[in-house]
Amino acid sequence: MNEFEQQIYAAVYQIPSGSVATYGDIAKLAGYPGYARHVGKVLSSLPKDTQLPWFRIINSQGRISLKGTSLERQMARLREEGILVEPNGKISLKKYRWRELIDLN
DNA sequence: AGCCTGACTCCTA
DNA sequence: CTAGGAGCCAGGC
Repeated sequence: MNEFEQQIYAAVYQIPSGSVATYGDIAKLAGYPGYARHVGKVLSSLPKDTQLPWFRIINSQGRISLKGTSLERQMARLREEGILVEPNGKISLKKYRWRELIDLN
């Protein structure tokens, strides 16, 4: 496990329940601005039983980047936290985007 | 080196 | 709001 992954995990772990963050937010918070695509790469290789709130990560357009059953699973997890997710996977960044720690930097 | 790929992002139409 | 296209960066061939 390299330094990059460590930082990504640490950042994702901080996202509070009930809110979401974009790939770019996580990359930036982890100290690797511009590495949004790599955040997705790391998350795609997480073990199925991970404790990390990977489902709280969505793209900059406020939509879930997964498809098929994976998309269904992520929508379910988010709704369990009270987040409103439209049938097409759209989420209101305006309402749920995690800002707290990001603004502190 | 060159080309392709991807849980991305930004800008333009 | 959707569709392209360029820019992005590391990895695999």
